[in-house]
Amino acid sequence: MTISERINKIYRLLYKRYGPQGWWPGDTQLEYILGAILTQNTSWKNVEKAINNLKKSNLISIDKLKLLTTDELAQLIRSSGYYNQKALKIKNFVTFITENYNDSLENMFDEDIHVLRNNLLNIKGIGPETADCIILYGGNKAIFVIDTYTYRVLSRHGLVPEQTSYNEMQELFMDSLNDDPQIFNEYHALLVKVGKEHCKKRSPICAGCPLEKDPHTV
DNA sequence: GACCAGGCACATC
DNA sequence: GATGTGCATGGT
Repeated sequence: MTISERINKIYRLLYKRYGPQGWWPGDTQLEYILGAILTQNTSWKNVEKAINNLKKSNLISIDKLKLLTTDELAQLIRSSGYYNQKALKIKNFVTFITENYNDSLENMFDEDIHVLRNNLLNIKGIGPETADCIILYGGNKAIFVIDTYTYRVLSRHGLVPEQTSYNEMQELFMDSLNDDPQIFNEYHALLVKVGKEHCKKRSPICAGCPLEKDPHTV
């Protein structure tokens, strides 16, 4: 079986086992984007509280976020951890969209996907995973998101060497799968799901993992 | 109390 | 280019 066939087979196994994951949680494009920043190295539970705080005060809008000071924003998102840094990151994003896209998410997502990705990566605080989450979940455009679970699950099952780079990993998925944002969305979510259940940091043993049996044939 | 969570920037070698 | 560190709350 080729590596691409294995990538496709793993998707089918995970989908069969876990079903649709309903990602990305949220109601609006801007909410997805804020979630993408807030969830950096942070559990979604802690992010939800921060987003709910913003929602309660009706602040999920570019205009409202512009009016907040960084310190005010930081206090509202406290529960998500790294709150001073994340407040700056959100402010940086708001400045970015004001200066480049006239405050319009629609304008931003009309941009060529590769140009947009590069532009996002130039914002201080937006790295490859966050940029790709913004494009995939916020813009519903076909780019594959790699995260810590993707590395762990694939390397532990012997599909890639541990030192594989983000871009290499992303190419592997994108070369193997149909160019479909819905599949990319679901696959990323499924990898997080199986990672949380069976591929934790401290437990190299994959008991009960749907990919457990004969890892070299999955 | 230690460890971990849907990363990233920056310093140093 | 690899490796180490700060950022920080909340759950197990």
